[in-house]
Amino acid sequence: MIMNTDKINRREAQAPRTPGEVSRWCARFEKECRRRRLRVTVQRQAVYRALAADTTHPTADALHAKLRAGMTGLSLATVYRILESFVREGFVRRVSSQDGLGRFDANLAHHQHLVCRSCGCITDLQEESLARMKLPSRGLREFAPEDLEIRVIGICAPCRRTNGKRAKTK
Amino acid sequence: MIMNTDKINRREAQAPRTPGEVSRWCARFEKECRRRRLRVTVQRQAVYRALAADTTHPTADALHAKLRAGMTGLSLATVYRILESFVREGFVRRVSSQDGLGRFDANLAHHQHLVCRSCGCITDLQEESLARMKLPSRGLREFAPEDLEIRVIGICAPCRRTNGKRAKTK
DNA sequence: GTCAGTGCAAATAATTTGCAGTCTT
DNA sequence: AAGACTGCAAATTATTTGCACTGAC
Repeated sequence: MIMNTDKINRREAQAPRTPGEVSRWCARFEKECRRRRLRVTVQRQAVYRALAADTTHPTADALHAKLRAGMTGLSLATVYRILESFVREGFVRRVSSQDGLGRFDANLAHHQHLVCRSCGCITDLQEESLARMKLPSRGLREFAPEDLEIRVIGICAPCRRTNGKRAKTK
Repeated sequence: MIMNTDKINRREAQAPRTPGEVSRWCARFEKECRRRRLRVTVQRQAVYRALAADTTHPTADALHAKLRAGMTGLSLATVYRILESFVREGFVRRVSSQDGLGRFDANLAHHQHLVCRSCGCITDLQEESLARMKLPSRGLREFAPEDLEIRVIGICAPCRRTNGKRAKTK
């Protein structure tokens, strides 16, 4: 049996969230929706679960592609609308990207990112030394600081293997 | 005489590069182009100078709008092409943004950014305590780290004044 | 039943590309 | 003169919106 080793490599490079953790997050999401009188629709649940299970910080399009297989006629416009409302409601975070694509993250815990400058993929990093860093208080010129975003730029494992030929991750 | 105070505030919030510094950068840019046999066209020079003089990390569109006034028929497509080549040639850096727009920076010195989560504007920050931070060596999972990008997320002065009504800076 | 949420298609917005003509080297 | 660079218009790609309809509460 022939398999796409490239895909395998890419999957291995990113530790997936455990099923148990995903379920817990989904339960918390649903409970919080109910508490706040936000509608719990199959689409919203599906998008949240897909994003919670995905540690690659996918684009709206990538989520849509993955979900479309399982449910009939989920539209891309809806995925965009849902993601936007999730950000507004504080369930997920929009992460900034070099490649100009909107990428999302259901992991609200404080963490850092590894950003590949070749393919644009973003993976999580949990580093105490970086997490300890404090907000600056000088040179802010009336800017009100709220959060520190730390990103390590470099080359991801798949891209290193394909030697810069960018293993595309959307 | 009535003036747009909003615009003034925005300009004040960002210390501009000094004319002398801009000229020096432009000279260095041109010299390096010649050395590397890269074409020195009026368009490339104009785009580089505009970006060097601009500390707001403008989008291709913003640069085009600013330049179009001074020269006849500079096309937006050319601005995009030039910016892309500058990034490739290492003259400017593409900075990541939350708003999904391509933004550029001619300042190659190591520095941090203040990113407004309301309007998306990006301004420079020079903070020793942040600059001292070292690349992590743990938890990288075969990722080859090259650089650390530190961004302070918050609300910029103009947006604070307009109280979240987002003082749009393109 | 009410109204927010959704699908579909059409509209925008951002960026890229093909091609013929122009300018740098 | 050769070939890279540019302008313009058309093509793509990403995201948003209008509207009629459906489903959660």
